[in-house]
Amino acid sequence: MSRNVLTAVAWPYANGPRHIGHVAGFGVPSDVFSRYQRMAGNNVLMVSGTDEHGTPIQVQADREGVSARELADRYNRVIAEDLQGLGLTYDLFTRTTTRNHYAVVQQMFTSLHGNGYIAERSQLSAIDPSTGRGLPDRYVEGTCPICAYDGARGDQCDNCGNQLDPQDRINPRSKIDGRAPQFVESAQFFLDLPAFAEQLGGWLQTRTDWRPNVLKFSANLLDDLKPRAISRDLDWGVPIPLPGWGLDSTHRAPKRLYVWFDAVIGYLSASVEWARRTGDPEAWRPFWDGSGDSRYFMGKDNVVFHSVIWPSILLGARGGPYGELQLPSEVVSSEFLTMEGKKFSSSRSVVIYVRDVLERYGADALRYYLAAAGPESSDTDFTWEQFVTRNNTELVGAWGNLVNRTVSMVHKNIGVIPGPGELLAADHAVLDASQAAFAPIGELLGRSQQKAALSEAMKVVAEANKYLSDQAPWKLKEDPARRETVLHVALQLVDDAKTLLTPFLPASSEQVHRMLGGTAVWSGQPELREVEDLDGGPGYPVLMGDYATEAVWERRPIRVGQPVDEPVRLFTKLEPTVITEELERLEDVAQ
RNA sequence: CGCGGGGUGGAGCAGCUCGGUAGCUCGCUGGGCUCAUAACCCAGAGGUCGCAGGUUCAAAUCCUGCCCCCGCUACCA
Repeated sequence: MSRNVLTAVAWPYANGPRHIGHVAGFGVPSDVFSRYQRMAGNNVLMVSGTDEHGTPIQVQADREGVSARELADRYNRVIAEDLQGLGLTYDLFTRTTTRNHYAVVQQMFTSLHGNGYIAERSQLSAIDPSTGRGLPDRYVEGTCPICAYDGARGDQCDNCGNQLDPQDRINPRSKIDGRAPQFVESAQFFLDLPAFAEQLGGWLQTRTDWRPNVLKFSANLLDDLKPRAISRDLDWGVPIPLPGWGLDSTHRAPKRLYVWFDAVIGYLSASVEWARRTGDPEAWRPFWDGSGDSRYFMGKDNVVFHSVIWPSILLGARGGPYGELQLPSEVVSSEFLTMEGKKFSSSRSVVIYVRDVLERYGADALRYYLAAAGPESSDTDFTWEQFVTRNNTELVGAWGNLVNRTVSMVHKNIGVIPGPGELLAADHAVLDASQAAFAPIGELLGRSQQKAALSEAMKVVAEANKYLSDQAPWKLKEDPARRETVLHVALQLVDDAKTLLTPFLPASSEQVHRMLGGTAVWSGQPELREVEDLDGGPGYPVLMGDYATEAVWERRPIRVGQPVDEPVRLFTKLEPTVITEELERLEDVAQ
C-alpha cells in the first residue's frame, strides 16, 4: 500500500553557512523521516531550498559591497554543500530566486487577491534615509518612552516588556548605520488572516496526533489574529503582480512581496519545479491534492508560519490553477539546541558549523548525535564531551564493534557467509526478537518519535553483542558446525541492525551492506547538480538524487556463500583531547 | 504580563495521557571474556522523583499553592 508523502523542510536563510543547531531542527529529522518512508515503500517527495530575499541579506550585501543576488548565490551554494555533506536526500533542494518560484508566488498572490483575501492599506513605515529602503522594526532601536531603557528594538521593549510603536521611541536610530529613520505612510498589502481563524481552529482540533506544544501554541495564536503585511518597501524580492506595482513600475516606491510570504510558497514552487525537471509537469499534484500526507519539519521559531499562515494561504488560494491544496498533515517542530550552555549565535561566535564537524568527524557521527541527543521535545545542550562519549561508546563500541568482531571472525574462519545449520532455542529467540523490532521501530518513526526509535534499534545491537558473549563462537574451534550456525545468526543480526539504522546512519549502513556482499546501492545519497533555470534565468546548483534503492524496511535473509572480506572500520574513535581542542577553537573564534 | 516546556541516583534522559515493586545511557566499583577500534558480557553501589499541602488502601504519576530554570510572544527568515 504505497502512499504519497510530501516531506516539506524549512528553508534555510541564505546569509551564512549552517550551524549544527540549524540541521538539528530541520535537517536530520526530515531526512530520517524521508528515508524511513521510502524504505517502507511510500512515494516520497522531499523539497526545500534556500530562502534568499529580505532585508538581512540586503543589509549584509551592502556591507560587503556586493549585490544581494551575489550574496545569495554564494550562500545558496555553501548551504547546498553543507546539506549534501550531511546526506540529506532532497528530491529537490532549490532556491527562491528562480523564475519558477517567482511565477508560482505571483500566481498564489493573484489567487488570494482574486478571492478577496488581500487588502491594500496604509501603514507607517520606517525608511532608511541613506538607502530609501524599508527598515523592519528589528532594525530600529531607541530609548523606551516608558522605562527609559536604551536599546529597545522591535515593537517591544526588552527591558519592561511593553509594546511600542517604533516611532514612539526616543531617539530612534537605524541599527545599520545609526542614523535616524524617517517614518512615512506607505501603502502595503495585507493578508486577511482573521478570515481563516474559524476554519483553522476547526482544523487544528482534528490534529490530535501533533506534538502538544505545536498544537497549543497554534491554537493560542488563533485567538488574536490580525491581518499581516505581505509587502515591503524594498527592491529585493518577488515583484507584486498587479498593474502599476510590478518590476517596470516607475511611479511608485519600490515594493516587493515580503520574504516570509514568498518563502513558505517555496514548498509548492519547489514541488512544481521538481515535476518539471522530471519531465512530467503534473507529477507534483498527487503530493498536494489531499490523497497523501504532508509533513513539515522546522525549528520551533517557525511554527506560526506553518500551522497558521501557510494553511491560510493554502485555503485562501483555492480555486486557482493549483486546485485544492492540502493543509499540512503534521507540523513537526524541534526545540532548540544550545551550545555548551549558550544560545547559538553566529554573530557572537557561539557556533559550530556543519561543514567543520563533517570534515573532522563525518556525517554519520553528527547524524547519530543529533538523532540520539537532539532537541526533539525539549531544548537540549550540545557539549563536545557528550559528543565524544556517545561516539565512542555507542557508535564505535556497541555498533561498530559488533560489525567488526562478527565480520572479522567470519572472514578469518570461514571466508564466506555460512549457512544456518541447526538452530537452537537461543538462536531462535534472538532472531525472533530482532525481526520483531521492525514493526514497533517503524511505528515510532512514522510518529516522528526518532529518539525512541533509535534507542530501540540500538537495543538490537546490544542483544547481538550479548548473544555473541553467550555463545562465544571463538571457543567453538572443536565444533565448526555450531560455530558456523552462531556466526550465521550473528551476521543476520548485523544485517537487521544495519537496516534498522539506515535512516539514521545511511553511509555506514551502505558500508555494512557491501561487507555482506551487497553490490547494488543500499542507501542513496544526494548529488549536487548544476542546472539551467527552466525559464531562462541564470543557472544554479540544486540537490537531487536517485533514492530508489535496495533498502527496504524488513529483514532480508543474508546471502549464504557470499565471500566476506576483512571488515572496514565504520567509525573513528575520538581521543578525549578532541574536547579541549574544540573548546579552545571556540574561544579562539570568539576573540 | 500572556503562553508553553522543564525540575527524577555524579551527568544526560525515559516514565507521568490510562495512579500499584523507580527505568535507560554514560560514569563509578568488582568480576568474566579475549573474537573485536582496551571494544564486548555479568554483578553491584548510588535516588525520600524541586518544595509544601490535598485526594486515595496506594502518587514520580491526579488536584492546589509556592520556588527555580528555559523558550516563545508572530512585520527577525
